[in-house]
Amino acid sequence: MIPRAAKTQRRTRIQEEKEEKILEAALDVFSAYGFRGATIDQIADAAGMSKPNLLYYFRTKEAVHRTLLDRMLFTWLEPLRALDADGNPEQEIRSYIRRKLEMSRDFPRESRLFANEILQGAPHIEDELTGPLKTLVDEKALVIRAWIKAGKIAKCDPYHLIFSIWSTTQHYADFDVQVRAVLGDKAGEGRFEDAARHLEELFLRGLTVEKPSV
Amino acid sequence: MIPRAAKTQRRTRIQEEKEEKILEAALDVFSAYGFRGATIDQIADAAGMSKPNLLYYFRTKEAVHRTLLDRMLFTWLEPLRALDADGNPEQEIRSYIRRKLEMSRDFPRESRLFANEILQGAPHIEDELTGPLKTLVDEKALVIRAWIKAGKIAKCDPYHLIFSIWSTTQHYADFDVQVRAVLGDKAGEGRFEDAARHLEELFLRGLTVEKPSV
DNA sequence: CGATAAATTGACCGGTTGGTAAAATATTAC
DNA sequence: GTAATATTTTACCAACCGGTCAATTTATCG
Repeated sequence: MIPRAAKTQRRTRIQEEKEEKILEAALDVFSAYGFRGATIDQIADAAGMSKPNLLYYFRTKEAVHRTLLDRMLFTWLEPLRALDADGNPEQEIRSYIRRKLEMSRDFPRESRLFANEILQGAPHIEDELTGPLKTLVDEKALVIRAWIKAGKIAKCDPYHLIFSIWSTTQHYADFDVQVRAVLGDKAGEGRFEDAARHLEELFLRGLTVEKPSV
Repeated sequence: MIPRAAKTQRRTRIQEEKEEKILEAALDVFSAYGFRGATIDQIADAAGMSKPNLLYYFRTKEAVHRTLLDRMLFTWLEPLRALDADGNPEQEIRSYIRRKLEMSRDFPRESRLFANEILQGAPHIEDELTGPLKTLVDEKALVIRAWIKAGKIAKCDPYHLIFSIWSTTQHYADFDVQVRAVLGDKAGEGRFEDAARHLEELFLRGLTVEKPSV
Protein backbone atom coordinates (compact mmCIF):
# COMPACT_ATOMS: atom_id res chain seq x y z
CA MET A 1 0.00 0.00 0.00
CA ILE A 2 2.70 2.44 0.92
CA PRO A 3 5.33 2.37 -1.77
CA ARG A 4 8.36 4.18 -0.51
CA ALA A 5 10.52 2.81 2.25
CA ALA A 6 7.84 1.40 4.47
CA LYS A 7 6.29 -1.77 5.78
CA THR A 8 7.85 -4.19 3.36
CA GLN A 9 11.44 -3.20 4.03
CA ARG A 10 12.70 -4.43 0.66
CA ARG A 11 11.51 -2.77 -2.51
CA THR A 12 9.53 -4.67 -5.04
CA ARG A 13 10.94 -5.42 -8.46
CA ILE A 14 8.02 -3.47 -9.89
CA GLN A 15 8.77 -0.50 -7.70
CA GLU A 16 12.35 -0.47 -8.89
CA GLU A 17 11.37 -0.68 -12.53
CA LYS A 18 8.57 1.86 -12.45
CA GLU A 19 10.49 4.44 -10.47
CA GLU A 20 13.29 4.13 -13.00
CA LYS A 21 10.85 4.57 -15.83
CA ILE A 22 9.33 7.64 -14.22
CA LEU A 23 12.71 9.25 -13.64
CA GLU A 24 13.73 8.55 -17.20
CA ALA A 25 10.55 10.16 -18.53
CA ALA A 26 10.79 13.04 -16.07
CA LEU A 27 14.33 13.76 -17.21
CA ASP A 28 13.03 14.14 -20.75
CA VAL A 29 10.24 16.45 -19.76
CA PHE A 30 11.92 18.55 -17.08
CA SER A 31 15.02 19.11 -19.18
CA ALA A 32 12.89 20.26 -22.08
CA TYR A 33 10.40 22.51 -20.27
CA GLY A 34 11.86 23.36 -16.86
CA PHE A 35 10.19 22.63 -13.57
CA ARG A 36 7.18 24.89 -13.84
CA GLY A 37 6.78 24.22 -17.54
CA ALA A 38 6.58 20.47 -17.09
CA THR A 39 3.34 18.77 -16.07
CA ILE A 40 2.80 15.52 -14.23
CA ASP A 41 0.48 14.37 -16.97
CA GLN A 42 3.23 14.83 -19.54
CA ILE A 43 5.65 12.82 -17.46
CA ALA A 44 3.12 10.11 -16.73
CA ASP A 45 2.29 9.87 -20.43
CA ALA A 46 5.95 9.61 -21.36
CA ALA A 47 6.40 6.93 -18.74
CA GLY A 48 3.38 5.04 -20.06
CA MET A 49 1.25 5.26 -16.97
CA SER A 50 -1.59 7.25 -15.45
CA LYS A 51 -1.03 10.31 -13.33
CA PRO A 52 -2.34 8.78 -10.09
CA ASN A 53 -0.13 5.81 -10.72
CA LEU A 54 2.90 8.05 -11.01
CA LEU A 55 1.89 9.83 -7.83
CA TYR A 56 1.77 6.44 -6.15
CA TYR A 57 5.53 6.24 -6.55
CA PHE A 58 6.39 9.90 -5.99
CA ARG A 59 4.19 11.90 -3.69
CA THR A 60 4.62 15.18 -5.56
CA LYS A 61 5.97 16.67 -8.76
CA GLU A 62 8.70 18.25 -6.71
CA ALA A 63 9.74 14.88 -5.28
CA VAL A 64 10.41 13.58 -8.78
CA HIS A 65 12.39 16.67 -9.66
CA ARG A 66 14.29 16.57 -6.41
CA THR A 67 15.24 12.92 -6.85
CA LEU A 68 16.47 13.64 -10.34
CA LEU A 69 18.64 16.54 -9.22
CA ASP A 70 20.06 14.69 -6.24
CA ARG A 71 21.03 11.69 -8.32
CA MET A 72 22.65 13.85 -10.89
CA LEU A 73 24.62 16.25 -8.78
CA PHE A 74 27.08 13.69 -7.50
CA THR A 75 27.81 12.31 -10.95
CA TRP A 76 27.99 15.78 -12.37
CA LEU A 77 30.92 16.73 -10.20
CA GLU A 78 32.79 13.49 -10.77
CA PRO A 79 35.16 14.92 -13.42
CA LEU A 80 36.22 17.78 -11.18
CA ARG A 81 36.60 15.42 -8.22
CA ALA A 82 38.96 13.37 -10.35
CA LEU A 83 41.33 16.29 -10.82
CA ASP A 84 44.43 14.89 -9.17
CA ALA A 85 46.80 17.19 -7.31
CA ASP A 86 49.61 14.69 -7.80
CA GLY A 87 49.10 14.21 -11.50
CA ASN A 88 50.68 16.11 -14.35
CA PRO A 89 48.93 19.51 -14.33
CA GLU A 90 48.59 19.91 -18.07
CA GLN A 91 47.38 16.36 -18.48
CA GLU A 92 44.95 16.70 -15.58
CA ILE A 93 43.35 19.80 -17.04
CA ARG A 94 43.23 18.24 -20.47
CA SER A 95 41.43 15.20 -19.03
CA TYR A 96 39.05 17.39 -17.09
CA ILE A 97 38.03 19.29 -20.19
CA ARG A 98 37.57 16.12 -22.16
CA ARG A 99 35.51 14.44 -19.45
CA LYS A 100 33.26 17.45 -19.10
CA LEU A 101 32.77 17.57 -22.85
CA GLU A 102 31.98 13.87 -22.91
CA MET A 103 29.32 14.45 -20.29
CA SER A 104 27.77 17.14 -22.43
CA ARG A 105 27.70 14.70 -25.31
CA ASP A 106 26.46 11.70 -23.36
CA PHE A 107 24.14 13.38 -20.87
CA PRO A 108 22.73 16.47 -22.51
CA ARG A 109 19.40 16.16 -20.75
CA GLU A 110 21.07 16.13 -17.37
CA SER A 111 23.03 19.21 -18.35
CA ARG A 112 19.89 21.02 -19.42
CA LEU A 113 18.04 19.97 -16.29
CA PHE A 114 20.80 21.53 -14.26
CA ALA A 115 20.98 24.62 -16.46
CA ASN A 116 17.24 25.15 -16.17
CA GLU A 117 17.49 24.95 -12.41
CA ILE A 118 20.37 27.41 -12.16
CA LEU A 119 18.86 29.78 -14.68
CA GLN A 120 15.74 30.09 -12.59
CA GLY A 121 17.72 30.90 -9.49
CA ALA A 122 18.37 27.37 -8.23
CA PRO A 123 15.30 27.40 -5.95
CA HIS A 124 15.61 23.69 -5.24
CA ILE A 125 19.34 23.27 -4.86
CA GLU A 126 20.81 26.47 -3.53
CA ASP A 127 22.10 24.59 -0.50
CA GLU A 128 23.97 22.15 -2.72
CA LEU A 129 25.68 25.04 -4.43
CA THR A 130 26.87 26.88 -1.36
CA GLY A 131 27.63 23.55 0.33
CA PRO A 132 29.17 20.56 -1.45
CA LEU A 133 29.77 22.36 -4.73
CA LYS A 134 31.56 25.33 -3.23
CA THR A 135 33.61 23.03 -0.99
CA LEU A 136 34.79 20.97 -3.92
CA VAL A 137 35.60 23.99 -6.04
CA ASP A 138 37.47 25.63 -3.19
CA GLU A 139 39.52 22.49 -2.76
CA LYS A 140 40.39 22.20 -6.43
CA ALA A 141 41.12 25.89 -6.68
CA LEU A 142 43.82 25.32 -4.09
CA VAL A 143 45.26 22.52 -6.20
CA ILE A 144 45.38 24.73 -9.25
CA ARG A 145 46.88 27.59 -7.29
CA ALA A 146 49.59 25.23 -6.04
CA TRP A 147 50.38 24.28 -9.62
CA ILE A 148 50.70 27.94 -10.50
CA LYS A 149 52.95 28.67 -7.53
CA ALA A 150 55.13 25.74 -8.53
CA GLY A 151 55.43 27.29 -11.98
CA LYS A 152 53.85 24.29 -13.64
CA ILE A 153 51.11 26.23 -15.36
CA ALA A 154 50.70 29.88 -16.22
CA LYS A 155 49.22 32.29 -13.73
CA CYS A 156 45.45 32.63 -13.76
CA ASP A 157 42.44 32.81 -11.47
CA PRO A 158 41.49 29.20 -10.65
CA TYR A 159 37.84 30.00 -10.01
CA HIS A 160 37.34 31.77 -13.29
CA LEU A 161 39.30 29.05 -15.04
CA ILE A 162 36.85 26.48 -13.70
CA PHE A 163 33.90 28.66 -14.72
CA SER A 164 35.33 28.89 -18.21
CA ILE A 165 35.71 25.15 -18.50
CA TRP A 166 32.19 24.59 -17.22
CA SER A 167 30.61 27.09 -19.53
CA THR A 168 32.44 26.16 -22.72
CA THR A 169 31.83 22.44 -22.34
CA GLN A 170 28.24 22.62 -21.15
CA HIS A 171 27.46 25.06 -23.93
CA TYR A 172 27.40 22.16 -26.39
CA ALA A 173 24.60 20.49 -24.42
CA ASP A 174 22.63 23.50 -23.20
CA PHE A 175 22.77 25.56 -26.39
CA ASP A 176 22.72 22.57 -28.71
CA VAL A 177 19.94 24.04 -30.86
CA GLN A 178 21.96 27.17 -31.43
CA VAL A 179 25.16 25.28 -32.15
CA ARG A 180 23.34 23.15 -34.70
CA ALA A 181 21.66 26.17 -36.26
CA VAL A 182 24.96 27.99 -36.70
CA LEU A 183 27.07 25.07 -37.84
CA GLY A 184 24.38 23.83 -40.20
CA ASP A 185 25.44 20.70 -41.99
CA LYS A 186 29.06 21.43 -41.31
CA ALA A 187 30.78 18.79 -39.24
CA GLY A 188 27.71 16.72 -38.51
CA GLU A 189 30.01 13.89 -37.58
CA GLY A 190 33.24 15.31 -36.27
CA ARG A 191 31.53 17.99 -34.20
CA PHE A 192 32.55 16.47 -30.92
CA GLU A 193 36.17 16.00 -31.92
CA ASP A 194 36.32 19.50 -33.36
CA ALA A 195 35.05 20.98 -30.14
CA ALA A 196 37.40 18.85 -28.06
CA ARG A 197 40.42 19.87 -30.09
CA HIS A 198 39.43 23.51 -29.99
CA LEU A 199 38.90 23.60 -26.23
CA GLU A 200 42.05 21.71 -25.41
CA GLU A 201 44.08 24.07 -27.52
CA LEU A 202 42.35 27.14 -26.15
CA PHE A 203 42.89 26.22 -22.54
CA LEU A 204 46.29 24.62 -22.84
CA ARG A 205 47.82 27.27 -25.02
CA GLY A 206 46.46 29.72 -22.49
CA LEU A 207 47.97 27.89 -19.60
CA THR A 208 51.23 26.47 -20.85
CA VAL A 209 54.25 28.14 -19.38
CA GLU A 210 56.06 29.64 -22.28
CA LYS A 211 59.20 27.81 -23.11
CA PRO A 212 61.54 30.11 -24.95
CA SER A 213 61.37 28.90 -28.54
CA VAL A 214 64.78 28.37 -30.12
CA MET B 1 -10.61 50.55 -29.62
CA ILE B 2 -8.00 48.58 -31.45
CA PRO B 3 -4.62 49.35 -29.95
CA ARG B 4 -1.96 48.03 -32.26
CA ALA B 5 -1.31 49.49 -35.66
CA ALA B 6 -4.84 50.16 -36.71
CA LYS B 7 -7.35 52.89 -37.32
CA THR B 8 -5.54 55.73 -35.62
CA GLN B 9 -2.30 55.45 -37.55
CA ARG B 10 -0.25 57.21 -34.89
CA ARG B 11 0.19 55.55 -31.50
CA THR B 12 -1.04 57.26 -28.42
CA ARG B 13 1.36 58.50 -25.79
CA ILE B 14 -0.40 56.17 -23.35
CA GLN B 15 0.06 53.24 -25.68
CA GLU B 16 3.74 53.94 -25.93
CA GLU B 17 4.17 54.22 -22.18
CA LYS B 18 2.09 51.22 -21.21
CA GLU B 19 3.60 48.90 -23.76
CA GLU B 20 7.00 49.87 -22.48
CA LYS B 21 5.96 49.18 -18.93
CA ILE B 22 4.54 45.79 -19.87
CA LEU B 23 7.68 44.76 -21.70
CA GLU B 24 9.85 45.85 -18.81
CA ALA B 25 7.77 43.78 -16.38
CA ALA B 26 7.60 40.85 -18.78
CA LEU B 27 11.37 40.82 -19.08
CA ASP B 28 11.61 40.42 -15.33
CA VAL B 29 9.13 37.60 -15.21
CA PHE B 30 10.03 35.69 -18.37
CA SER B 31 13.74 35.79 -17.61
CA ALA B 32 13.13 34.43 -14.14
CA TYR B 33 10.60 31.69 -14.90
CA GLY B 34 10.80 30.92 -18.60
CA PHE B 35 7.91 31.18 -21.02
CA ARG B 36 5.69 28.45 -19.65
CA GLY B 37 6.60 29.20 -16.08
CA ALA B 38 5.58 32.83 -16.34
CA THR B 39 1.95 33.90 -16.01
CA ILE B 40 0.15 36.89 -17.45
CA ASP B 41 -1.12 37.78 -14.00
CA GLN B 42 2.43 37.97 -12.70
CA ILE B 43 3.46 40.25 -15.53
CA ALA B 44 0.37 42.40 -15.19
CA ASP B 45 0.99 42.74 -11.46
CA ALA B 46 4.59 43.70 -12.01
CA ALA B 47 3.49 46.25 -14.58
CA GLY B 48 0.92 47.65 -12.17
CA MET B 49 -2.14 46.87 -14.23
CA SER B 50 -4.90 44.32 -14.54
CA LYS B 51 -4.61 41.27 -16.73
CA PRO B 52 -7.32 42.29 -19.19
CA ASN B 53 -5.68 45.66 -19.45
CA LEU B 54 -2.40 44.03 -20.36
CA LEU B 55 -4.19 41.89 -22.93
CA TYR B 56 -5.56 45.07 -24.42
CA TYR B 57 -2.04 45.98 -25.49
CA PHE B 58 -0.78 42.51 -26.36
CA ARG B 59 -3.29 40.03 -27.67
CA THR B 60 -1.58 37.01 -26.14
CA LYS B 61 1.15 35.99 -23.74
CA GLU B 62 3.11 34.79 -26.71
CA ALA B 63 2.88 38.21 -28.37
CA VAL B 64 4.59 39.81 -25.38
CA HIS B 65 7.30 37.18 -25.38
CA ARG B 66 7.77 37.45 -29.09
CA THR B 67 8.12 41.23 -29.00
CA LEU B 68 10.69 40.96 -26.24
CA LEU B 69 12.79 38.44 -28.16
CA ASP B 70 12.60 40.35 -31.41
CA ARG B 71 13.69 43.59 -29.81
CA MET B 72 16.52 41.92 -28.05
CA LEU B 73 18.03 39.84 -30.80
CA PHE B 74 19.29 42.75 -32.82
CA THR B 75 20.98 44.40 -29.86
CA TRP B 76 22.33 41.09 -28.70
CA LEU B 77 24.36 40.63 -31.85
CA GLU B 78 25.67 44.17 -31.88
CA PRO B 79 29.09 43.30 -30.39
CA LEU B 80 29.74 40.60 -32.96
CA ARG B 81 28.55 42.87 -35.74
CA ALA B 82 31.10 45.41 -34.58
CA LEU B 83 33.98 43.00 -35.14
CA ASP B 84 35.94 44.89 -37.78
CA ALA B 85 37.83 43.00 -40.45
CA ASP B 86 40.09 45.98 -40.97
CA GLY B 87 40.91 46.50 -37.31
CA ASN B 88 43.78 45.05 -35.34
CA PRO B 89 42.81 41.38 -34.82
CA GLU B 90 43.96 41.08 -31.23
CA GLN B 91 42.35 44.35 -30.28
CA GLU B 92 39.14 43.45 -32.09
CA ILE B 93 38.80 40.17 -30.24
CA ARG B 94 39.67 41.80 -26.96
CA SER B 95 36.94 44.39 -27.52
CA TYR B 96 34.46 41.74 -28.52
CA ILE B 97 35.04 39.80 -25.32
CA ARG B 98 34.76 42.91 -23.22
CA ARG B 99 31.59 44.07 -24.90
CA LYS B 100 29.96 40.67 -24.47
CA LEU B 101 30.94 40.61 -20.83
CA GLU B 102 29.56 44.10 -20.36
CA MET B 103 26.28 42.95 -21.81
CA SER B 104 26.15 40.09 -19.33
CA ARG B 105 26.70 42.60 -16.56
CA ASP B 106 24.31 45.25 -17.82
CA PHE B 107 21.58 43.10 -19.33
CA PRO B 108 21.48 39.86 -17.37
CA ARG B 109 17.72 39.51 -17.76
CA GLU B 110 18.00 39.69 -21.52
CA SER B 111 20.71 37.06 -21.42
CA ARG B 112 18.58 34.74 -19.31
CA LEU B 113 15.54 35.32 -21.48
CA PHE B 114 17.58 34.21 -24.44
CA ALA B 115 19.15 31.30 -22.57
CA ASN B 116 15.74 30.07 -21.45
CA GLU B 117 14.52 30.15 -25.01
CA ILE B 118 17.49 28.28 -26.44
CA LEU B 119 17.55 25.80 -23.60
CA GLN B 120 14.00 24.82 -24.33
CA GLY B 121 14.72 24.24 -27.98
CA ALA B 122 14.20 27.77 -29.30
CA PRO B 123 10.56 27.07 -30.24
CA HIS B 124 9.86 30.74 -30.91
CA ILE B 125 13.02 31.85 -32.67
CA GLU B 126 14.48 28.93 -34.55
CA ASP B 127 14.16 30.89 -37.77
CA GLU B 128 16.22 33.73 -36.35
CA LEU B 129 18.97 31.28 -35.51
CA THR B 130 19.25 29.59 -38.85
CA GLY B 131 18.67 32.93 -40.58
CA PRO B 132 20.19 36.22 -39.42
CA LEU B 133 22.31 34.69 -36.66
CA LYS B 134 23.93 32.06 -38.85
CA THR B 135 24.51 34.59 -41.59
CA LEU B 136 26.32 36.94 -39.26
CA VAL B 137 28.42 34.21 -37.70
CA ASP B 138 29.36 32.84 -41.10
CA GLU B 139 30.47 36.29 -42.15
CA LYS B 140 32.58 36.87 -39.06
CA ALA B 141 34.02 33.37 -39.23
CA LEU B 142 35.41 34.35 -42.61
CA VAL B 143 36.99 37.44 -41.10
CA ILE B 144 38.66 35.40 -38.39
CA ARG B 145 39.80 32.81 -40.88
CA ALA B 146 41.37 35.57 -42.96
CA TRP B 147 43.26 36.79 -39.90
CA ILE B 148 44.55 33.29 -39.33
CA LYS B 149 45.62 32.91 -42.96
CA ALA B 150 47.43 36.20 -42.74
CA GLY B 151 49.28 34.86 -39.71
CA LYS B 152 47.90 37.57 -37.47
CA ILE B 153 46.41 35.23 -34.92
CA ALA B 154 47.05 31.58 -34.11
CA LYS B 155 45.20 28.86 -35.95
CA CYS B 156 41.85 27.82 -34.53
CA ASP B 157 38.29 27.00 -35.52
CA PRO B 158 36.45 30.35 -35.81
CA TYR B 159 33.05 28.86 -35.06
CA HIS B 160 34.15 27.16 -31.89
CA LEU B 161 36.06 30.25 -30.90
CA ILE B 162 32.88 32.27 -31.14
CA PHE B 163 30.98 29.64 -29.17
CA SER B 164 33.62 29.80 -26.47
CA ILE B 165 33.39 33.55 -26.22
CA TRP B 166 29.61 33.41 -26.08
CA SER B 167 29.50 30.74 -23.41
CA THR B 168 32.18 32.11 -21.12
CA THR B 169 30.81 35.64 -21.11
CA GLN B 170 27.13 34.76 -20.89
CA HIS B 171 27.90 32.33 -18.10
CA TYR B 172 28.23 35.25 -15.69
CA ALA B 173 24.65 36.30 -16.39
CA ASP B 174 22.95 32.97 -16.90
CA PHE B 175 24.63 31.07 -14.08
CA ASP B 176 24.91 34.06 -11.81
CA VAL B 177 23.48 32.18 -8.82
CA GLN B 178 26.10 29.50 -9.16
CA VAL B 179 28.93 31.97 -9.63
CA ARG B 180 27.83 33.80 -6.51
CA ALA B 181 27.47 30.59 -4.53
CA VAL B 182 30.96 29.42 -5.44
CA LEU B 183 32.75 32.74 -5.06
CA GLY B 184 30.94 33.53 -1.84
CA ASP B 185 32.00 36.89 -0.46
CA LYS B 186 35.18 36.82 -2.48
CA ALA B 187 35.51 39.66 -4.89
CA GLY B 188 32.05 41.08 -4.38
CA GLU B 189 33.24 44.26 -6.02
CA GLY B 190 35.96 43.42 -8.48
CA ARG B 191 34.14 40.41 -9.86
CA PHE B 192 33.55 41.95 -13.23
CA GLU B 193 37.13 43.13 -13.65
CA ASP B 194 38.46 39.75 -12.48
CA ALA B 195 36.37 37.95 -15.04
CA ALA B 196 37.32 40.38 -17.76
CA ARG B 197 41.02 40.04 -17.05
CA HIS B 198 40.75 36.27 -16.90
CA LEU B 199 38.89 35.94 -20.18
CA GLU B 200 41.08 38.35 -22.07
CA GLU B 201 44.17 36.48 -20.93
CA LEU B 202 42.65 33.11 -21.67
CA PHE B 203 41.62 33.98 -25.19
CA LEU B 204 44.52 36.19 -26.12
CA ARG B 205 47.22 33.95 -24.77
CA GLY B 206 45.48 31.19 -26.69
CA LEU B 207 45.45 33.20 -29.88
CA THR B 208 48.60 35.24 -29.89
CA VAL B 209 51.10 34.12 -32.42
CA GLU B 210 54.14 33.16 -30.47
CA LYS B 211 56.90 35.63 -30.90
CA PRO B 212 60.23 33.98 -30.26
CA SER B 213 61.15 35.23 -26.82
CA VAL B 214 64.59 36.79 -26.38
C1' DC C 1 -5.96 -22.42 -3.88
C1' DG C 2 -7.10 -18.34 -0.84
C1' DA C 3 -5.70 -14.33 1.55
C1' DT C 4 -3.13 -10.39 1.91
C1' DA C 5 -0.67 -6.64 0.19
C1' DA C 6 0.76 -4.01 -3.97
C1' DA C 7 -0.38 -1.68 -8.09
C1' DT C 8 -3.59 0.65 -11.08
C1' DT C 9 -7.57 3.18 -12.45
C1' DG C 10 -11.40 6.59 -13.13
C1' DA C 11 -13.82 10.04 -11.11
C1' DC C 12 -13.22 14.04 -8.94
C1' DC C 13 -11.67 18.66 -6.48
C1' DG C 14 -10.15 23.27 -5.58
C1' DG C 15 -7.13 26.51 -7.53
C1' DT C 16 -4.91 28.59 -11.45
C1' DT C 17 -4.32 29.76 -16.22
C1' DG C 18 -4.89 32.19 -20.73
C1' DG C 19 -8.20 34.65 -22.62
C1' DT C 20 -13.12 37.02 -23.51
C1' DA C 21 -17.37 40.15 -23.20
C1' DA C 22 -19.33 44.02 -22.02
C1' DA C 23 -19.95 47.75 -19.38
C1' DA C 24 -17.79 51.81 -17.21
C1' DT C 25 -14.48 55.41 -17.32
C1' DA C 26 -11.14 58.57 -19.12
C1' DT C 27 -9.23 61.03 -23.03
C1' DT C 28 -9.25 63.43 -27.22
C1' DA C 29 -11.09 66.02 -31.26
C1' DC C 30 -14.19 69.24 -32.77
C1' DG D 1 -19.50 70.91 -24.13
C1' DT D 2 -20.25 66.87 -26.50
C1' DA D 3 -19.53 63.19 -29.37
C1' DA D 4 -16.30 59.83 -30.67
C1' DT D 5 -12.70 57.12 -29.35
C1' DA D 6 -9.29 55.05 -26.31
C1' DT D 7 -8.55 52.89 -21.91
C1' DT D 8 -9.69 50.34 -17.84
C1' DT D 9 -12.36 47.36 -14.93
C1' DT D 10 -15.55 43.72 -13.40
C1' DA D 11 -17.27 39.48 -14.05
C1' DC D 12 -16.65 35.47 -16.22
C1' DC D 13 -15.31 30.94 -18.79
C1' DA D 14 -13.37 26.72 -20.34
C1' DA D 15 -9.20 24.23 -20.02
C1' DC D 16 -5.67 22.70 -17.29
C1' DC D 17 -3.00 21.79 -13.16
C1' DG D 18 -1.35 19.24 -8.99
C1' DG D 19 -3.13 16.17 -6.12
C1' DT D 20 -6.80 12.96 -3.52
C1' DC D 21 -9.99 9.13 -2.96
C1' DA D 22 -12.27 5.01 -3.19
C1' DA D 23 -12.74 1.18 -5.79
C1' DT D 24 -10.74 -2.33 -8.69
C1' DT D 25 -7.29 -5.23 -10.54
C1' DT D 26 -2.99 -7.62 -10.20
C1' DA D 27 0.92 -9.81 -8.00
C1' DT D 28 2.82 -12.29 -4.01
C1' DC D 29 3.10 -15.74 -0.62
C1' DG D 30 1.80 -19.60 2.39
